[in-house]
Amino acid sequence: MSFNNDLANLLFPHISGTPEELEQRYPSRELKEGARVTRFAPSPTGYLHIGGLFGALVDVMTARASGGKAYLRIEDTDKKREIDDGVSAIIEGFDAFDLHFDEGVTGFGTESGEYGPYTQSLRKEIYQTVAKSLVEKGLAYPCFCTADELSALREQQETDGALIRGYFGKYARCRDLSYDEIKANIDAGKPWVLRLRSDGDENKRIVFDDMIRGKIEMPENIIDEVLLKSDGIPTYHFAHVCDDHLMRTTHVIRGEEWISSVPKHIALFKACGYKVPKYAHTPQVMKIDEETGDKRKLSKRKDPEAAVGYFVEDGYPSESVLEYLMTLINSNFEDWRKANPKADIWSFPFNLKKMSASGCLFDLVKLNDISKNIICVMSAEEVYSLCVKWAEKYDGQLHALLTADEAFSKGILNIDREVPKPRKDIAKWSDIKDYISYFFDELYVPCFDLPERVSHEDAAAILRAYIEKYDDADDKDTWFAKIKELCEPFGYTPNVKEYKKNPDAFKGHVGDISTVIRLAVTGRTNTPDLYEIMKLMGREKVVARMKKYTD
RNA sequence: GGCCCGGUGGUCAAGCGGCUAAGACACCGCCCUUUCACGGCGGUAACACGAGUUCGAUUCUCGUCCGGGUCACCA
Repeated sequence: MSFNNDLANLLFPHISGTPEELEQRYPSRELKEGARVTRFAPSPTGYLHIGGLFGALVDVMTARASGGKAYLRIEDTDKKREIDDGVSAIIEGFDAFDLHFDEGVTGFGTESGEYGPYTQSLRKEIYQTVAKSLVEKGLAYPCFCTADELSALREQQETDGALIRGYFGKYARCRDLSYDEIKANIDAGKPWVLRLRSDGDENKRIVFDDMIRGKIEMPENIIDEVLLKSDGIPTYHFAHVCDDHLMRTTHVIRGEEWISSVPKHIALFKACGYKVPKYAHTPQVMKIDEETGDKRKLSKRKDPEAAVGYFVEDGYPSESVLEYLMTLINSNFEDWRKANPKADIWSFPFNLKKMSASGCLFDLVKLNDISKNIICVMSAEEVYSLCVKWAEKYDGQLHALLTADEAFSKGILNIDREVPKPRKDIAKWSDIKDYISYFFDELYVPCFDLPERVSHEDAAAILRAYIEKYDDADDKDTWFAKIKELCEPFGYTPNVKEYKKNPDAFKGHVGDISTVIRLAVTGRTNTPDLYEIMKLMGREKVVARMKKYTD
């Protein structure tokens, strides 16, 4: 008994707090029955990953749908991998998608909430308080093994053919050091880590219920896992247990790469006397590798679209990305959206159990489709302001074009918009430059690829005749009537049905005539309503463009 | 290698012992249409494989194969 206490004081002379005090400082949350508390806990090692957004969405959705709380915790216990503005990168990533947590870290050095600090490097004393109590209970001990000794041990296990690898049993050389040996090591200034004194039995199995995968059964943990590194900072495992208990997390939602350490975590929760939270291990977001054709995890290094910034740079509206992610996250989201086209995404009745357990491919084509659907119901005003905001940062030329004549730009964006069946040409703001380019002489590119049924001579003649007739004051019916009048003199028919019935009797139909005009005016065969386009451009520009073809 | 997770059309996916195996995206065709779109209608296309349990397996069990994860003083 006194061995444990003496050891605890030797190891943690400066720690005077107790776990009981921590319990009082971080009391149970007063939330309604069934409310779930979740957390997103990234390491500040780089930009926000699309998988991170995915996970955070699950966290926030889970909390919202249950009337609970989702918080953001920064896991900065590895200073080697940390980058300087890591926290800002994460916060900015979430801001770009309007994803907000109820509490936790809100920026570099700022946070809100009653369960902080929410940055692990600021919680050293908390971890050590718990650690000390573990030593007092004989459940943890210092280990003085060096990195070399540890790798020698690994090699030994390799040659032994040991089925279980790690620091345990007979391999755990520091497990039963005497007080005097430990004291001598410490006095000698030898670095040490704190290890769990595992009481696990390799022949026993533990079962836990994963919210997404159901029952998972695994061998009990027997490894004397490192709790505190030699700098006194906890490992992920120990920090997870202390933090999620003290922050009163009810549901630990994290990537599936953590499944295999659950036995370790359960052992730790029990050692600390804490209730084990519910676990939900999410599937990974994958992609098809262009070189091998195989499905693989999206990689931060190899895939630009792994970074959340890729989507903001490309100009996807934030809700498009969120909406797409939701289709991956919850199988019935699309049905819900169909039934509730205007509902706020956060009112979706999210259910963890409806989540697929298998990894999914990120499908840009589908994202585009969803995004087009979202943008096509926006007002011209909205599209304009969102696009201008985007262009200001990412496309100076587009920005200049758009803002030079605001009314003109909005007019362009309003064609075939705010109507019952709007066009779906735009998936992202970066599409807009091309979409509007022909309105501007500096971007307009003439195209002389005439429709198959129209010869160059005919095209020139048609346009010459049309220039004579064209009056920009015409209403749409008159405008179209004039195009139809052009048909017969040139051997075309104004009636498409007639043409289809008897294609040999005509050179073509009114569609061909329209195409010639469209091509001359815009340089392309695919545009929104031509009447509106010509009206916006004005007679002068329209005629000038057509004249390029009449020579 | 040990342990673990996953495997329904090209993609995302419903399904939870009995169905002609939903739906969405993509693709193809038709219709609508002055073009392109939009929209409508229709089509191609799937339960990895092998045993078992069962009257009956996509659904349950086992094995095989394939993909993934994990075995650090990284998270």
